[in-house]
Formats: sequence, structure tokens, C-alpha cells
Amino acid sequence: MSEPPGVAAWRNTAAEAAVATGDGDALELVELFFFAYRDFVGDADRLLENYGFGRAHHRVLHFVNRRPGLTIAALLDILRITKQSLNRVLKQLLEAGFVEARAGVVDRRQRLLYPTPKGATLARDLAALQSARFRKVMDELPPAARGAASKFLFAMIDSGERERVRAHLACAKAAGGAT
Amino acid sequence: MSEPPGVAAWRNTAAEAAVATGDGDALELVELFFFAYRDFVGDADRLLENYGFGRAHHRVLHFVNRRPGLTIAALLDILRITKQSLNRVLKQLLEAGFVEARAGVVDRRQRLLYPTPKGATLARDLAALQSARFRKVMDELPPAARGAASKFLFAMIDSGERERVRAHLACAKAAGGAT
DNA sequence: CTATTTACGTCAACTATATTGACATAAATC
DNA sequence: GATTTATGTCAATATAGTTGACGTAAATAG
Repeated sequence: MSEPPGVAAWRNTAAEAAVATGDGDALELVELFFFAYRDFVGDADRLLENYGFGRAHHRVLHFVNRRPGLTIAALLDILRITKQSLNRVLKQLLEAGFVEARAGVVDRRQRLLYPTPKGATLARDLAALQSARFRKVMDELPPAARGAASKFLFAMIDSGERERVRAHLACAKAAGGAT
Repeated sequence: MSEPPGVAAWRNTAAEAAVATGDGDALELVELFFFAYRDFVGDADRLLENYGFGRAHHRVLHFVNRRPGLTIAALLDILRITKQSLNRVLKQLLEAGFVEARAGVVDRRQRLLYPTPKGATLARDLAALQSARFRKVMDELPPAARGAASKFLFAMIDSGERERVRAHLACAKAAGGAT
């Protein structure tokens, strides 16, 4: 039984491709990023199951907890989903008592979103899981590599988005650095 | 207009949470990881739209191209989805002529998956986009931080999974390091 | 050689997350 | 008073995933 036909041909195109793009290492990084993200979100997924919530709920709860008083528009801007999509999960979080909405004081059309104590607790538990992974990673890493992680991740963000992300982080920090 | 009621209360729980988990920095990393991954997959998403494919197709095509001759079982193991879910997208890739399946030579029950030339080209184009982001990041980063990225990402993977990931990478490398 | 296990395919129903498009309402602003 | 803005909502659709049940051909154990 010889090698199935096509394998040799494939090896050629693969070799050409490697030459064309010039990266075996970058490809490894692509895959490592995929696997790392998969496991990273897996932690939270397991906890969320106990509440009947999914990733969409997690994201909403996270950002509401991180920046209490967030408006719908601001949340849509962060999540980059449609208001219809947001509304489904937000309604569930409101009904289940994890988030509450109050009319804006300066502009009463706005709904300012706040975590309830119950919501803040869940958000903190979820964040603790994910933070724990990062802290463990930092422990495993040589000290010289530790500072590099946040620089690396920030550099991975679209350059046009970095200002907004920076603003979000500053805003969260100003809000009190919630969980 | 005074501060809406509840804000002060929230600040307290937030402060407690910060003390309890001890991390404002880890939280920032959590969010940076979220934003970085969002933009990272966004590149490929835009290209995939031209073909009527989604992320699920991308993942299948990527791993088939990276490890030609992959079996269904091996693919399921990497992707961690059900065979029913895989089958839907795989069928489309087969019908559209981006992937082809041949009966295994040693075990004829197995279907060995190979990219077609067309499939290899698309896989390479997708990989080129994502590799390009990594290379750009490496250029932006101080030299000392460059080696840290892959160490960091690898450390982010579940410790129980690392061996398998390492095996996958070795396998892909042995297969010719296909783009 | 028969029995079982393995590798895979498939039908069906369902869930979660997202989309587009249209329309409604109340509050702010011109 | 007219318009714009912030938000809610109804409906249809797409994508990606699930569980469960059943089928089939090939490998393997007895």
C-alpha cells in the first residue's frame, strides 16, 4: 500500500505556502491563541451552566459590573452586537435579578445598568476564575516575560480600537476597579 | 442631582471584591484577551464571508490543511464538538470542493481528510491574515517581549491539555508545516 | 465463523447567539 | 411643533452548537 495519491502534491503546495508566507512560527502562535482562548472561556462556561446562563450573559454582566451605570448604547458599542441580540440576554438578567436598570438622571431616555448584589457576586466569581488563570500563568512565567503579556495582548487589538479599549479601562478604573 | 442610589453601595462591594480577589491587573488582562481575540478572528471572518463560510468552516479547513490525512475522530478531538455538528460543515466543505476524503489505507472505516488545491489556497490565505497580525505585533513589541508571547499563550492552556497541543504542533510540523 | 466493537453517517428536535428589517414610544433638542 | 435620539419589540432568518436514536461497514475478539 503506497502513499495515497495527492499527498506528494499536497506537500508541494504546503512547502510553497510556507515559503510564500514565511511563517511556521506565526502559525503556531495562531493555534496557541485558539487553544488558549478555548480553555480561558471554558472556566467561566462551567460556572455559568449552574445559572442557566451562557457566554452572552457573562459578557453583559461583566461589563455592567465593571462599569456600573453603563448605558445600552455604550454596552452595544463594547459588545458589537445588535440591540435585539443584547435585549434578549439583558431581559433575562433583569428578570432574574442580576442586573437592574434605572432611568438616567440627566437624560431620562437612557437606561443606566447596574449589577444587583447578586449580580455583582456572580460577576466577581466569574472574574475570579479568569483572573486566577492569569495569575497562575504569571507565576509559571519567567519574571522577564510577565510584563510582556499585557503589551502583547494590547498590540493584538486593532490599532483603530486601541484608544477605545484604553478609554474603557480608564473608565472602569475610575469607577472603582470593580471585580 | 445627587448620585443615583446604589452607586455608593456598589462601590463598597466592588472594593471588597478587589480585596477578595486581589487583582485589578488580572482583570485588565481578562478584558484585553477578550478584545484581542475578537479582533483576531475578525480578520478571517471578513474573508470567509466571500465564500459563504463561517468560523466553523474555518476551523475545519485550517486543521485539515495543517494536518492532511486527519481522521474524523482526530478532528473531533481537536475541535471538541459533536460529530453531528462537524458533519454539517464538513459536508459543505466536501461538496464545495475545499476538502476531500479518502478511505484509510490501513483501516478502511476511517475517512482521511485532505485539502484540495482550492482548499489549501483558502486555508493559506486565512492563515496569512492571522499570521500577519502576529508578525506585526512582534514588530511592535520590544525584542525582549517577543519570545514571551508563545510562552504566555502556552501557559494559558489547561495544563492537562498541553501535552496534546504539543503533540498536535509536532504532528503538524512533521506533516510539512503546512500554512 | 460469529459476535462485538469501532468509525463513521444521518435523521430529528432543540438551544443559544447572532442577524436584518420594520415599527413604536418617550424624551431631548432644534 | 418637528425632528432626532435612546430604547423596546415583533418577526423572520442564519449559524453553530447540543442530545438522542438508529444505521452500516469494517475491524477485531472469542
